[in-house]
Amino acid sequence: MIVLHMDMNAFFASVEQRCNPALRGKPIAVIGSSKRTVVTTASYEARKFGVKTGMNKWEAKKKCPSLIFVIGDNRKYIDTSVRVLNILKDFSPKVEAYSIDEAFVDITGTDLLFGPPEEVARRIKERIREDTGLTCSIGIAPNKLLAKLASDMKKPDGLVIIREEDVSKLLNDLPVGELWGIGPRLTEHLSGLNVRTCGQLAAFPASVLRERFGIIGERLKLMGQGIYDSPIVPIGEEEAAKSVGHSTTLPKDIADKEVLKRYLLKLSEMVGARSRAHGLKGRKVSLTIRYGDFFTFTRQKGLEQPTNDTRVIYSLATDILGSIRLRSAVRLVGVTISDIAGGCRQLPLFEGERKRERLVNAVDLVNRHFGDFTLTWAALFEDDDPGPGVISPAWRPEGVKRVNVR
DNA sequence: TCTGGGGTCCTAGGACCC
DNA sequence: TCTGGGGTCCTAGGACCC
Repeated sequence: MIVLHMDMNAFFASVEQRCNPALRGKPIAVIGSSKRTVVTTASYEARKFGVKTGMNKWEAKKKCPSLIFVIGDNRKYIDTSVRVLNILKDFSPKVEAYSIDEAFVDITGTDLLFGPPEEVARRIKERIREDTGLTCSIGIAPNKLLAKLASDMKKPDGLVIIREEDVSKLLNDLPVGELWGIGPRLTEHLSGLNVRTCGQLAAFPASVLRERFGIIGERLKLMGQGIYDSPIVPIGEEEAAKSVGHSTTLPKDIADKEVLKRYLLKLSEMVGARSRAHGLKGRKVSLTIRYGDFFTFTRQKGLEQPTNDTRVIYSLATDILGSIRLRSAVRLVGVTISDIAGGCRQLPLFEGERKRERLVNAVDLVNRHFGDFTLTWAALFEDDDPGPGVISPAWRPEGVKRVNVR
């Protein structure tokens, strides 16, 4: 198998710089519109100063006093993402939309049409640059793990190929935390076992890994060897979502349950509307609470019949809230439905409304893992002070209607 | 004017059953 | 006057990802 991984460079920031020439070459940070927002993407100019994703505005400005904040516009990113995916589809039918700015492409056997892998990559980069004005990094390797590693090795505008015969040499001294799926906690635990590089991981006794890390442990050793067999899931063949949720960080911490309920109503409606649009119903409703000190927990309640009815979701969410003795003011609330009825996905609402249908598909497409662009949804109810009974639609899709998904 | 939002998968521990 | 012991279902939390 030959896997190509494409990663758009500083995606949101680059889109903004392309749209507004005044921002080009400048340190910018794309943020949300809500009060307690963070940096979603920093331009390369801003990264030089140490501005990173996840920083709050205050912190970012301290790192880079000349930093320009730009409130993100998700329609632009979705539109651009769909265009990039369509380019990739010209090179292979097997394109996995991993996130809004990343995709895997199975280019096994495409050499007769497009030449060797590096030629395919070169042509893809050229097409993306022509069509969107943006650069991306591409990695090519025998599997998704290594392709992702390769695309990470040169940014921006990189092209790295990892060949089968170079794998062990490349991985030998690579820190385990560089691998996709090995985060800070696993890195720490492995370090406790004196395992710091992929080479050490590859040589470590499988039985110990299995004992210490469970099912993950079995895969770890293989990952250290560069072995990884998870398949590319082409667009349209993804499984239905297993949960649908929305959460929001409140403009300020709130202890009053009646005020919190108004947020729950909006969140419930957002969850309900989106579930209905996708034809999904869940048998469980969970409430997430985060206190001012960031202690976060969830409580859930089950249902006899799966639902996507706003009133039912809201009713359960408030029941749960009623059963909690709040120890301090709340920073974040969230509502999620899960245990989604498998196999009996209904036809979506809005059937017959072709545009709407296409839109939902388009969003689904790039939204496989949902992700960053829900900032807009949160922003929608940020601006109007939550009044009782005011239900706003989860999303108004004006402007994306012309997106053509092949 | 400190720290967003949306997902997936795995596991520990308790309830309950035979 | 201690102790079974599987199996399943459920809840909550944690690690990881973009």
